[in-house]
Amino acid sequence: MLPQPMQDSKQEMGTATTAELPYHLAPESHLGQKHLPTFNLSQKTILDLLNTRCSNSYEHLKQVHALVVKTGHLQDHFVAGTLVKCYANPQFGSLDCSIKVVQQVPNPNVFVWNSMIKGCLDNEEHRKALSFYYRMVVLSCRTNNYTYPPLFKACSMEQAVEEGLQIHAHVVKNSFVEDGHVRCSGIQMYASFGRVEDARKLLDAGGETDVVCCNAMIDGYMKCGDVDAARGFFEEMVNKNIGSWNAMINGFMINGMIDKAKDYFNEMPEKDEISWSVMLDGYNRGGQFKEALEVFTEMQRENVKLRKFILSSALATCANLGALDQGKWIHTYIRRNSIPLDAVLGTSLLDMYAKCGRIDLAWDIFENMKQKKVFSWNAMIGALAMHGRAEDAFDLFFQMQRERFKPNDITFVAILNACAHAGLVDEGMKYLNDMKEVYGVEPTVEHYGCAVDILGRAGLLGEALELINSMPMKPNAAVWGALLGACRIHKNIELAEKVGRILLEMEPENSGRYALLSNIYAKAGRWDDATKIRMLMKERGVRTIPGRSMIDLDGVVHEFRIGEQTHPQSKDVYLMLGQIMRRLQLAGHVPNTSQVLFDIGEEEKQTALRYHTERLAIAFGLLKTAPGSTIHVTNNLRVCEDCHSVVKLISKIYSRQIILRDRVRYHHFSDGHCSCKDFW
DNA sequence: ATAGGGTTAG
Repeated sequence: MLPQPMQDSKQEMGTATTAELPYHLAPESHLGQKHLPTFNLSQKTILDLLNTRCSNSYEHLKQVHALVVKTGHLQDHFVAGTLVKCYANPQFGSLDCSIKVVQQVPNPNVFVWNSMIKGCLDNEEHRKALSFYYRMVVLSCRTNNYTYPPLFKACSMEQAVEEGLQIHAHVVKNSFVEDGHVRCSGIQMYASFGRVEDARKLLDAGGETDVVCCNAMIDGYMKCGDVDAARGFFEEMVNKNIGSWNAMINGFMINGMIDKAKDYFNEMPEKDEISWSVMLDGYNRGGQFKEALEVFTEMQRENVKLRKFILSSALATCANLGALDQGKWIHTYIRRNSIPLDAVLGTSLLDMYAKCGRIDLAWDIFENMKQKKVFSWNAMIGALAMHGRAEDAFDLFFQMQRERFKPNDITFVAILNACAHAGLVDEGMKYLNDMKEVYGVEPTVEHYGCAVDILGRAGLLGEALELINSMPMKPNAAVWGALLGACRIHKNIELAEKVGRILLEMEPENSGRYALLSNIYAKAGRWDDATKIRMLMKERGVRTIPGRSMIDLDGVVHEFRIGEQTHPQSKDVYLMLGQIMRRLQLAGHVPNTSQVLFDIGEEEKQTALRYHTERLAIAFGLLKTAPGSTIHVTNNLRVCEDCHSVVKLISKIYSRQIILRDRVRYHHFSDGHCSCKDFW
């Protein structure tokens, strides 16, 4: 239903009272002073001032507003509407002032109302947008085609189906369906409701076909998951433009059809910045980071302009690959081209350095960033947590508050992770409690998952279970997974069996759960049970995630996959690894094969080549880098105990610093020790 | 006259 008439306008308009308003908005300066002005200013001058000076400066805006009131121009609807628009600039956070202006304008016309509605939308006040429309209608102000796109958008955002249908009815009644913009936003709205058929009807109501509306229709089909309809529609389109192709490619990507996206990308007659960006982000989202990096490299060959969003995506790619050299190249590019390091780009950069193991450089970036946002602090705190530097993470957490940034839910995930990786039980429990009591941030299931992790790792399995049973929401698979991991560390078979059963029920398609449970049985010598789990997995047709390790040398990412010898120098690598293992044996290292033997899905592979890939990457690093230099390796799974002890020994015997990133944290190996203190 | 650089990305 459309909003009801407003009983109490103050309540509907927000909570601003007269006392809080800027001086010039106080009722004394109300218009109706027709004997003014004391001096004259043309409408054009005022509009010029509003449109230029006032777009960046709230101070100027207040001054011009005062001038408008003094000179009586507030009765000029054009001036009033523009004033409304200026106050609605989301940078200023002064939508209340826009509202106040509208209240002071006698008989606002369509332009004033439209500006007000659009302003609400820009400030994400969707309900207010709808209520102003309602008010406009009851005051019998005529609407026009500019009125409706923001309203459709508001209904999408609020998923307000009833209101959307009514607004659509008004549009039809007033014959605004002929306006492409109106139709386009309506199509988007219906698609957001999941009602593609209604979207299609609206499109067809438009008469002659408008490319932009058709592109919105493709997007609508894709967002509703109807790939075939999108494809059929696209094929029948006579006037395709780049946007049509881009909508298809993006649609394939969001529906997980990466190969199809690639086909269309290769086939399209002309590409623009968006085409490249869609491919890069699609690969990133699909976890195909090597392919993403290839796209980025090709963009450079094709001389596509590298804007900040592309660079930010490419930095995320590098972060995921551990591709430090590529990341550094981007950093240099940013500096050479004087691209401003805003909060988004700066945070991407620091995240890249942190995830490539260079927490020192990440720190440099963070300290020198001119513009920081909450997510910048979160990224830095999270980075310190991953590197096991809990104390530094806490320091930063307090510093952010001194600088008036309010910690949010993500901040607390980072803080709890810091506690988990450093084994700080009391601190962790205190933060879990304080986040609600002191900071007013409601803990989510993710926070409880971290807390279970903290307790479980410390061996407090009973407490962890108690927390799961007493948490205010239903535990998800991640929560049980944390407990199962703890069962492995502390060898609690009975609990592991119970938790494992719950998990295999909740996530029958997650291979990691089977692997973990099977390994727990194997380690306890219960081979039959371990085998049973593996059989169960096979029966259910669950596919494993193959282990992969990557090492970045001179800007080239080398990848090693489990059981494969696809790397061109793989022969040398295996020879080198054989040498290494012999040297370790001489140094007294006895391999522990329990986990290696029972890595699920690998037993079909050639048995002689079953080294975990982190060892292959490290062997390659030893082969290819100068003595004494640091080796950075990235792995997509968690490092096993045996590899962990092997890498410790390698760091000692070969006198190398090795920084190994696994799926959730970093291990800095040096002189036979690891920064995680064998706690991970 | 005035207001949407409509669609596809971040």
